Amino acid sequence: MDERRTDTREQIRTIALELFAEHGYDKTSLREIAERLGVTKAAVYYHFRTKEEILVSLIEDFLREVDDIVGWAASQPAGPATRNGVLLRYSDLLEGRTTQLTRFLQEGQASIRDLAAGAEMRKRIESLVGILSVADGAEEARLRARVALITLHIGSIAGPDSEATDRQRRDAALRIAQELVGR
Amino acid sequence: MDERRTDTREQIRTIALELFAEHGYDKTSLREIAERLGVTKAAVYYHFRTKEEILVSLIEDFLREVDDIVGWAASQPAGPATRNGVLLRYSDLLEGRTTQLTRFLQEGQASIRDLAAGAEMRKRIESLVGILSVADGAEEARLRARVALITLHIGSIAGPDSEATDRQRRDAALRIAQELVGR
DNA sequence: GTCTATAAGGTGATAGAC
DNA sequence: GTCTATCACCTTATAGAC
Repeated sequence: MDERRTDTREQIRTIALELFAEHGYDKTSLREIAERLGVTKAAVYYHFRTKEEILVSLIEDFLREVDDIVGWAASQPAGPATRNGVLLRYSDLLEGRTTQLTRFLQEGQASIRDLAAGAEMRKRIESLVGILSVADGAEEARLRARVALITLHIGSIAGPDSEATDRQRRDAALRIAQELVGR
Repeated sequence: MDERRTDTREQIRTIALELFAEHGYDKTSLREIAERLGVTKAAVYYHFRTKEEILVSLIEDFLREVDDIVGWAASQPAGPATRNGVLLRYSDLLEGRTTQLTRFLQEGQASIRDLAAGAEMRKRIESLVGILSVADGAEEARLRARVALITLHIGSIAGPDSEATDRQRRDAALRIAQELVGR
């Protein structure tokens, strides 16, 4: 019954994600996180042993959801319908709460590159790329798959052109991604 | 005749670019740059007043070359041929020496975002997006243009699939980009 | 479970000698 | 033109009181 340890831990995660998405991981300090939450740095260290551990806990949520998608795809016959299903599911994943994380993952790759969690992320992306590639081993097919995923990322992040709604941007990105992996 | 002030300044730029591309801007310290060059930090500060100034001088080279492309496009009639010309020129720009900068710009967006040079970069990208958009004002067209540029970036950075040559990757990226902005 | 106090070290940057 | 020495500050992280 040690469920729900207080929600301080969850609040730290929420604030950290906000700040990571806003200024990047490197430029966000523990002092900033603690201050924004109204506690001391030591309080943060009670819940997470290192700064990196906060990031890892955030990324792990994302990895689990990607694993679900990869797992689903493995249970389906390879083909256009499955590829399309993967794109749809991945697009849904990037919506809502995950959008901040998406922005952070897309813009802050340099911060994550050398971390263990970064290697794990790359593995998952490679799994998706493998599934989304029309022709196995063909270089262009893999590049297309990679670009399709990035398109969904870009589509989920608000751009400088504020005219379109989130939904319009997301749908446009999905159409482009579908086209890229060959409908 | 104060041409060629010693090439120390140029060496600092070269090493800094290497390190920025490798570890990111934030994680690269002046100490690291100075040590790699075999001089002291103070020596670096003689040539650049701040760390940011090193980065800015690197980015400015890139901006100038993008400006050339934008200028060329302005002198051409709008249409598929001009769009294709822009893609070709931009792809060439990303080749060779600029590849390190490309990687840095693509992966280290978070570091640059809040800098004045970052705002300048975004302006230039927006110019290119405007030129590459088939239909003015259409959201999907702009997204397509944006993705086309990113595709060229990705194509110029070596991926985890080492089988293909640089040229093959670059050409594949160019084909995809051309398709995205409607040939 | 959260605090104060502090450690240990790295950072960007400057002043002034050589 | 490059050095040594140093500053002021911020960082992540820990020990131990409350």
